[in-house]
Amino acid sequence: MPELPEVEVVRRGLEKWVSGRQVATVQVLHPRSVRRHAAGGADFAARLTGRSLGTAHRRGKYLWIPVGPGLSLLGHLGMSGQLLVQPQAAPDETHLRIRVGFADALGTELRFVDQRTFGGLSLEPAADADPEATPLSIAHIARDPLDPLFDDDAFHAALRRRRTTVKRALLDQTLVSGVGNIYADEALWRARLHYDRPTATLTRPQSALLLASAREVMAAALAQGGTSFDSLYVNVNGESGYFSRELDAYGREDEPCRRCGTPIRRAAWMNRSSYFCPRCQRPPRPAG
DNA sequence: ACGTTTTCCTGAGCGC
DNA sequence: TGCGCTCAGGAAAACG
Repeated sequence: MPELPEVEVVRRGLEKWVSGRQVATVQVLHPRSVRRHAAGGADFAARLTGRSLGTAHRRGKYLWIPVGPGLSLLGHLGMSGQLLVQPQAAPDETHLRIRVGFADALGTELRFVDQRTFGGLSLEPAADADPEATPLSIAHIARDPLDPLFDDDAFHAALRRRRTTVKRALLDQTLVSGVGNIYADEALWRARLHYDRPTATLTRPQSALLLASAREVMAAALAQGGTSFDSLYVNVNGESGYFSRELDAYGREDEPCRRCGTPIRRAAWMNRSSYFCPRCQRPPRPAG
């Protein structure tokens, strides 16, 4: 389940292995993987062919590579997407969706592999003439906590204004990007906040602690090459990260809290799960 | 206008 | 052995 640290690992891999190369061939093997490209798979392939790939960028969980004036190749890994740099001779992966071949003699190609097809690639116009500009279609995605331009004060003000709960807010990519279910639970555990805490009641120190916690856990995961529970998240070389062994809350149902020893609990939450320590993270008092 | 719910997808794991 | 069920969840669309 790629979140910010995992996507950043992939961005670095793209930067190293495909930036600067010229696209020679594009094969779209599954239409759903280009569904964000409104003009369709054939148009996607035709317009990407011949382009030179620029510097790899990331905002939250989105990746993009400028491919010309005002145009970028945008990608999202969704739940199970992988961007792999493979030898051309390597056998096709079962869920290979898009193949990009290059005009050089390096012998490798870029592959988008995605079991559940929640992710995808598309070509998107940029917000302005700046070749590095953010694609228009992700202009609504907030900066992420590791972005130097992230505005902590504005984040706190937005939390106070919203009538929602803190985990919903963490997962709302228009408030803060890059945080998914894993790092939301980890940040809340570190900040000792219950997932159902109304954001309007958060004090400034609490929202500051929450942000600091998110930054710490994501930076630590990045240093380990990302989190992986299975083979679904890998870097561009197909390798998994090692952070999962250091998670404090996510996936640790019935295991002792590393702070107080109380068994971690799993609660059904929005058709998914929230992991928390019932002692360190007390539920808010019911309203009314 | 804003907050909430639904929707998309496939494979692993499990009980029977 | 195989069937049906549940679970994993990002983010946009649909809904209220």
